[in-house]
This record gives sequence, structure tokens and C-alpha cells, in this order.
Amino acid sequence: MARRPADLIRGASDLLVLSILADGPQYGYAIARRLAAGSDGAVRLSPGVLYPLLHEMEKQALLLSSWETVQARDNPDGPGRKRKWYRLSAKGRRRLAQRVAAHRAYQALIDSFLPRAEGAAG
Amino acid sequence: MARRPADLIRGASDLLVLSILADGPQYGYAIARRLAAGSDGAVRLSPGVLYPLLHEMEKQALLLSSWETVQARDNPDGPGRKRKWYRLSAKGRRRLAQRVAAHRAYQALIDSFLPRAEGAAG
DNA sequence: ACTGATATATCGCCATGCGATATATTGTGC
DNA sequence: GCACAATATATCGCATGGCGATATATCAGT
Repeated sequence: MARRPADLIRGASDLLVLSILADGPQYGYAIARRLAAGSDGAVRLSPGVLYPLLHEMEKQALLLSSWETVQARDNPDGPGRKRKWYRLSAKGRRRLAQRVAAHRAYQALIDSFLPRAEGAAG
Repeated sequence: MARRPADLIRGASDLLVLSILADGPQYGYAIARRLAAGSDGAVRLSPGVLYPLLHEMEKQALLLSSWETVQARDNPDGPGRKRKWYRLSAKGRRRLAQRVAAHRAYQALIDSFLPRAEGAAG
């Protein structure tokens, strides 16, 4: 049980990542930032969750990746910061559609068991 | 990841049990039966999930219980079959309301990240 | 009698979410 | 210039807990 706040994302993390990437390529840190920003901080994919997930999805060929090196503004000769960009593969796009459908079906199923809002008093 | 069919119930098992019991008292086996029947077999709370869950909820005073002994039709002197009936406590009813609200909020949150159905082709 | 459904219960594996931690670079406030 | 926060990626290990397996006992149908 437990049902801690952080539990919110349970089982939907891959769906969220796929959805973000459906908007266009992103790198890991930016994905996490977008989820946090778009949910007022409620959805937080910690590094320990996000990166293994991205690796696994890439391994499954749902995602394709490429590295970018971003040079420092005031030190163009420095090594630069590395970003790993991910984008959806065709397979990933298909998987997203499947996962969305499964998610909706699951929601409808759970919903069918929930009590009809009874009365106004709470 | 994995995302097996059985994973469907993940994290919603308590919500489902509370919801079933909102309809009136039920015993464990009947709860499982109702969930399976009401979902065309998709939602299956196995004994290993259901009973520990019921125990935990009772321990948390969300549920109240009482035993019933059902006599055999053709052997009224036999020991009879034992049923443990559960019903929602006031606290359980409050918890249900909270969990439903949390569930809806969670759904809306996830939904806000899902891609808008783009085009007709699949 | 035998098989399958009814009914409750516990145990232990293992999958995995997630905190903790590590490393390196860039941006910012003083 | 220096300290600190933010950016950026990555791995490890434990603790939680879902769930299959298993046990026990009774009742119903053939």
C-alpha cells in the first residue's frame, strides 16, 4: 500500500517519456525538467529512474540517440557539456500508440468499478 | 517495464477493494469474483494479493470484519464453510473518497502529457 | 469417490522503483 | 576569482511489495 506521493508515476513512466518524445527529440535532463514543470513539480523522474528507463527503451529500439556537445559560452575551448538526445523510432511511435490505448482501456476499467459520486455532502 | 497484462491492477488494488465494499459488505472471495466478472476476467486479484491487502486495511481500521458460517445444504451438522465479511468503516469511507480524488487527479496529470490524437491513420 | 469450485491464509522469490552516490562541466552571485 | 547551484549523465543496492506457489478445509456436482 503505502501510496506515497512519489508513487504517482508508478507504471506510467515509459508512457510519459514516450509522450514527451512524441513532441520532438529531447535529452534526458530536459525530459525530467519538462515533466516537473508541466506538473507543478508533482511528476519527478529521478535520475535513478529516468536513465535506466531511457537505456532500456533504446535497447528495445523504441528510441534512437545521438550525442551533442554544448560549448561553454565563455570558454569555447573547454571540453563542453555532453547531451544525449533521444528521439522516437517508428517502433517507438507504434509502442506509444499501443501504450496510450492500453492506458485508456485500463482507466476505463478501473473507472467502471469506482463509486458513482453519491450525494453532495462529503 | 515489462508491462504484463497482470500489471493492470498495480497500485489500484486498494481503490478497487474499497469501491466494491462501498456497495455493501462482501467477503474476500466474492470481491475477487466480482472484479473478475465485472471486467471480463481482466482484473484478477489473486489470493496472495487480496488477503494480505484485506488484512492490512483491517489493521488500518478502514475495514471491519465478522465471520459467518455457511452450513452445507445436505449436511447441516457439518462444520460449515467460513466466510469473513468485510465492510467499510467511516474511516474507510473517507479513505475511499480521498483515493478516488487522488486517482482522478493522477489521471488528469498523466493525461495532460499524453499526445493529442494526431490524424486518423494508425 | 472423485473432481472442481468455494474460501481463507501464508511464504518467499524476484522484479524494480528509487534513494544515494559518483563524476564532470557550466552558470551565477558576490 | 571563487564558491555554490544548476546542468547532465550514469550506476548501484536495498527495500518494498506484487504475485505465484502452496497449504488447508469444506461444499457441490456427477
